[in-house]
Amino acid sequence: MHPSKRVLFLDLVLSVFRLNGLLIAEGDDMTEGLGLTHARWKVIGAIALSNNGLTVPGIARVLGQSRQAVQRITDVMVEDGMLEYHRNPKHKRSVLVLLSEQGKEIYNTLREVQDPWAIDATEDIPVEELETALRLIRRLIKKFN
Amino acid sequence: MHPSKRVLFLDLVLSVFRLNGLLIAEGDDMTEGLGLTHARWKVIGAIALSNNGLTVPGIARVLGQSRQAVQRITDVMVEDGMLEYHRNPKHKRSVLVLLSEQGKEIYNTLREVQDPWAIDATEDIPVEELETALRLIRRLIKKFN
DNA sequence: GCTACAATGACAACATGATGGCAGAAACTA
DNA sequence: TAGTTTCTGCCATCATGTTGTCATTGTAGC
Repeated sequence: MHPSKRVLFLDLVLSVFRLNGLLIAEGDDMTEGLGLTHARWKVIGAIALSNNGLTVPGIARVLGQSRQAVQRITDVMVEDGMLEYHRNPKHKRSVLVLLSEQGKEIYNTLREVQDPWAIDATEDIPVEELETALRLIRRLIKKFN
Repeated sequence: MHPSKRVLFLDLVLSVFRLNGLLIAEGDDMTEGLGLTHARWKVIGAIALSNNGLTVPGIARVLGQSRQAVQRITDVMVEDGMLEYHRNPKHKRSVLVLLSEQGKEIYNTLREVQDPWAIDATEDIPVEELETALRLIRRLIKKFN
């Protein structure tokens, strides 16, 4: 094995930790005026990306978190009027979580801030590099899943 | 702008979140028998990489966390005998955090588990891809720092 | 249909993290 | 040197996440 490969990989791991924290901070800055936190815009994003709504455990699976953590967040967000629980025709107990009207507005506003941010962040980065990095990260995700 | 670039980048961001969580889980599994948690092995790693010890706020800066969070962890780890506080010749109040004998043993054991893990994880990944990904991630870190 | 197993909701205990405020020490500047 | 600013330790509060447990509901296999 290439002697520096191990170090390279550990460096990558530490960098992922660091970038993760910075991305959360970026997201929090971006959504400051929307009454969102990173825990919340992750949930909003997950629901928005699904067409028919998701159950709480479904969101948890998408985000790779425990269903209990997601449940607590969605409960509060329903109280705050961003989300709505709807009957799930496929399951008596497990309700569907959907964006309320207010939640949709928030998501649209989120997009308006997020898009320029994404453009700005990748301005000087070639598409090929993004693809390579994404491919590698996905590979690691699959490996550890 | 390439129309898919924005999506590509957002996908990358979500994947970083996911990988971050998986890496922490991996680390926790690895260190289960050592009485460590991810908060703790991050601190141990940071101290081990520094030659002369670090102050609490110094560790926080390396890890990109709040000094309060680090302080709490180190306090408990000192109680548990993994770390020691030492007089700091350069600062009257801000003590140096060093690995105790037990802490060094733990770090060595950690390395024994971590190295094979790193080798296994990168087995079928070319060095060039690791380098590209690391370079991109570092670039983003610098951008958001 | 029954039964065994899995999924879900609800609750609790705990670990970790951020943030804000305060007082004292250190560093910097004029 | 004196005054200002920054750094640090310490405290509290809150948000978030994991893990464990239990009862209930769904699902699959017989």
